[in-house]
Amino acid sequence: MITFQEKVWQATAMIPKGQVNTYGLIARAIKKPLASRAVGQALHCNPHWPQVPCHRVVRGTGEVGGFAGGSKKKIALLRQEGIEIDNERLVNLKDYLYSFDNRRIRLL
DNA sequence: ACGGTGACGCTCA
DNA sequence: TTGAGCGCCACCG
Repeated sequence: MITFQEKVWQATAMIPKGQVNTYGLIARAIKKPLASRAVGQALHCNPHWPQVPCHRVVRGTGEVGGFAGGSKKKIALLRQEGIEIDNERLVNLKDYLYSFDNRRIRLL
C-alpha cells in the first residue's frame, strides 16, 4: 500500500524544473491538509534524489526552509534552475509557485 | 502503546 | 518586522 511519505514523494516529483511548491500545499494535495510538518519529515528522508527534487519545496512564507545538504546548497540548486532568491533567503512564490491540478492529484 | 522529534504554519505581542 | 508560543502529524525508539 502507498504510505504517507510515498505520496509526498510522488507529489514532489511533479514539480517542474524552475518552479517550486510549499510543504503546506503538498500536504493539501495528498489530502492531509494539516500534515505540513510531516511532509517536511518525509522529504528529509527522501531516498529518490534527484527523481524527487525536494529542493523545490519551500516554506509557505517564501523562505527556502531546511535541506539535508544545508540551506545554502538548496538555494544554489534553485538558482541553477532559474529561480530568483531575494536577500539570500526568500523565493517569490507569486512568480515561481507551481499549482497541482485536480486531475494529477487524483493519481495519488 | 507512548512520548520525543522536526526541512511547518498561524497568531499575537 | 521579529520572535515566541502552540497546534499538527507521521516516524522511530
